[in-house]
Amino acid sequence: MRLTTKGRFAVTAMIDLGLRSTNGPVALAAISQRQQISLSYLEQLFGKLRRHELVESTRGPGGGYSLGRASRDITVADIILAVDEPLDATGCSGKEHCMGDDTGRCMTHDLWTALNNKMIEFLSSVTLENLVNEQIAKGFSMTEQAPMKRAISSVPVVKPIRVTGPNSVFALGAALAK
Amino acid sequence: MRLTTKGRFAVTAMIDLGLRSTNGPVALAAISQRQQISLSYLEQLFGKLRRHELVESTRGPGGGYSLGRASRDITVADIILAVDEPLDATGCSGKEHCMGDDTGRCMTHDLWTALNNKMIEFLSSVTLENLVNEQIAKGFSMTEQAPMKRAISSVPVVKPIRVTGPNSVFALGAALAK
DNA sequence: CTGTTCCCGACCAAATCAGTCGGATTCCGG
DNA sequence: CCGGAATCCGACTGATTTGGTCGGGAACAG
Repeated sequence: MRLTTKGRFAVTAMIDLGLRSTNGPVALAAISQRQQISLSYLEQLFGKLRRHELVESTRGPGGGYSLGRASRDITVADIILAVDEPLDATGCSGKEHCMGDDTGRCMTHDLWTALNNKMIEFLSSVTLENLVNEQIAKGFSMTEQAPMKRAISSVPVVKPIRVTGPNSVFALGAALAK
Repeated sequence: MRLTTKGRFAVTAMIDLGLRSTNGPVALAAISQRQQISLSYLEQLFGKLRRHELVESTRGPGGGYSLGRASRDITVADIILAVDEPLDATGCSGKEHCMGDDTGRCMTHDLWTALNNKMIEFLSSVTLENLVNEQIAKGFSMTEQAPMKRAISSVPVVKPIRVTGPNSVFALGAALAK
């Protein structure tokens, strides 16, 4: 589990997508402009996101990316793991060679995997839906939602974002503190 | 907030230190051997840890490092932030230039800082004491605690590790899942 | 056919990671 | 007071990752 700006970019882009994919696919060029991320870099990231089935692509004019499944079923952990790839997590890759000989036990191994699991557990508890709602609550307006150049062919329109509970996760997070 | 192997090394080393610093300072050479981390690299890491007052150093023979304060008052976040340094966190460094012009709002900024805070909040909820106890519970034996070459001068002995509650944090973590 | 958009691989500069090296400084034991 | 044990410190290095460019595809709407 790594946590770098790369994952940030991916999460940010996914939120942008989540906010706008209610009416057809969103072009990377648009995301690039709005979020100030280079187009080619976005292409790399979305290549990975697509291979992990977090997004779907539509080619040709009027095309772009849409969410691969409901935003409620996409977690931050999904996104970060998709773009940051494996990293074998433990540091001492499965082998037992990680410890020298004298103390005889590999402390690093199970210790870090434990902490690592907690991290993933936490990031898995935050869904894209949470973040999108959070953003809407913070006064996101979808200002002039890009005159909708072309109404897209037959895409049966995505079900509207269910603004389910109160911004749940973050309340939970507070309970964890201290 | 970054999360790399660098932070892992630091956390691992700190646990090793926490497990053994009950009787005088611990030499980096010893940690290096036990945890299979290069001595010189440890020196760099502990240089930062010392500057952040997470550890104290004792020079000369019989010297080494000891914890800068009670293990219960050192969190994983402290350690990682100490070795990984600033990183300005937001990506769009404080300025409001981060958003182009049309949508007018900087989504990346407050969005990511929010998530980032949750991460830190979480990592701050795990103390070194937790991890050390966890390690003791997992059958750590302090096998042949290095014949104690020299009883160190006047160090009035550290208070024994209080094995307070049941491995608290990780139980809490489970409550958070899903 | 033409332009829009995704797709893909190669390539690149800069930063970071993980580690080495050489030397200083401090201080204990003899 | 001398030798060695230990921390300190800066400089250097090779490998990898980051963040990004470039160029050429392939799919597809009009």
